[in-house]
Amino acid sequence: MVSEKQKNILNFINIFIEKNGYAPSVREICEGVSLKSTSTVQYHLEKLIQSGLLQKNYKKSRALTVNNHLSNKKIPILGEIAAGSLLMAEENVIGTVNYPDTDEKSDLFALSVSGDSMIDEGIHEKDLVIINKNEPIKNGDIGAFLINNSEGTIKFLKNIQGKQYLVPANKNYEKIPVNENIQPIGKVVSLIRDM
Amino acid sequence: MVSEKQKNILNFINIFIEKNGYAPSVREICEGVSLKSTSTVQYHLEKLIQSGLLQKNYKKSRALTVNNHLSNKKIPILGEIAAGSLLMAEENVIGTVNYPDTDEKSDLFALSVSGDSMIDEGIHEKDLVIINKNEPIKNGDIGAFLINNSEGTIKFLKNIQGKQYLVPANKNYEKIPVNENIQPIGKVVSLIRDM
DNA sequence: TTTTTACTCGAACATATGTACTAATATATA
DNA sequence: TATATATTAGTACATATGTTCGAGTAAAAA
Repeated sequence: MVSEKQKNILNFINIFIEKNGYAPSVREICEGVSLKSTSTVQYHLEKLIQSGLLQKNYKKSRALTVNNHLSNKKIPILGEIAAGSLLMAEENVIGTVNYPDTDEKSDLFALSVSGDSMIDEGIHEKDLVIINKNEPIKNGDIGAFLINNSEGTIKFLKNIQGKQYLVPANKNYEKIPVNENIQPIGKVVSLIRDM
Repeated sequence: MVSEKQKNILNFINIFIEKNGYAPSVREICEGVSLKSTSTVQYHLEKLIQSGLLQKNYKKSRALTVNNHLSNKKIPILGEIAAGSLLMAEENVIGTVNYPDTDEKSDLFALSVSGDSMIDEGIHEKDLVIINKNEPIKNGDIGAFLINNSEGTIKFLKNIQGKQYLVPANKNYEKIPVNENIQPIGKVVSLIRDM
C-alpha cells in the first residue's frame, strides 16, 4: 500500500518535527528525500493521507501531523465533575498531565482526589487518579462514579449478596448501594502522587 | 517583564499547538487574542523571544516553538540497587517510565517498592516511586536509602531527640538509627501506581 | 501489443504568511 | 511640561509555500 518512498517521506517528516518542533514545508521535504518537484511530494503526501498515516490542512503551511499511535498523551485534569454531565467541558479542565498510553481506545482523564474515603487503599487527598472512561468497572475494581449528577467520587465497586455497592476504604464511611442515582464514569487505572 | 497580553499570546500558542499539532500563523494569533494588527502580534512575539519563552524562525511559516521546560523525560526503573554502588548500571535497569519533569538539574530514577514498611503512608508494594538523586532528604521527607551497601529502602527521615532515624510508616517495623552503614540516595518526589 | 498504474518533473499560479514602516494613543518617567 | 516607553492599528510589500496542470518515463497488467 505505502511504497518505500512514502515511508521514507513519513520518516523524514517525523525526524524533522522531532528535531525542529514544527513540520517541514513541501519544498523542504523535496530536499530531504531527494525529489526535484513539489508536485511529486504532493502526490506522495496524498497517498500517505489516504493510508491514514498523515494529516494535512488545506493551504496551511507546515500543517502536517503524523498519526503516531504510540504517543504520550496529554490528558486533562478535571477539578470537579460538572453537574448533570459526564462531559469534560473546557471550563472544568484545571490542567493537564502527561501520561504514557498505548491504547488508542482509551479515553483518559485525571481527577484530583478529595477526601479520605479511600485512605486505607493508600489513595490520599490530592493524589491524581487516572480514569479510563472506556474501561468498564468490574467487581472489585476501583472506579469513579457520579452521584446524584453532582458529586464525583472514587470507590470500590463490590458485589455483596447479589447487590452492588460503592465501598470506601475507610471504616469511618458507609458503603453506598448502587441505584439509579449513581452513574459509573470509568475505571481508575493509575495513581500519581507528587511529594 | 512579560505583560499579561504576552502571557495571553503564549498561552494561546500553547493551546493551539496542543490542539492542532502545529503552531498558529501570525494572523491566527491575531484572531485568537483579539488583536487587529499582525504587527502588534509581531511586536509581542519579539518580546516573548527576548524573554526566552519562545523561539521563531525567520520567514518560516508556523515555525514557532515554545520553550516548555515541562518536558517529558524517560527515566530508568531500577530493579534493585547494585551492591556497593549508587550508580545506575545498565544491567540494573529493568524498564523506563515517562515522567514530566520541570527541573533540568534533577537526576531521576524509579524504584519498584517491595515490602509494606510504608503502607501507612499509602505506599504499597509494587508502587513505583520516583527518586531525585539531586534533591537532599530533609527532616520529615521520605527518601531512598542504601543500607549496608546492599539493600535499598524507602523510609521517612526523622530527627528524634537530636538523632536521625529512618522511620517506617508501619507499626510492625522498628525505626533504624542513621549511621555510617546508611547512605542517602535521594528524595522520593513522586509515586505512580498502576491498577 | 495496448492499457493501466506508479512515479517523476517543470513551470506557473494563487495566496497564506512573515515582515517592515509609519502613525496614533496611553501611561509612566524625568 | 516634556520625554520616553508600551501598546495598538493600518497599510503595503516580499516571498515562502501549497496547489494545479500538463507531460514524460518506466514497469506491471491485460
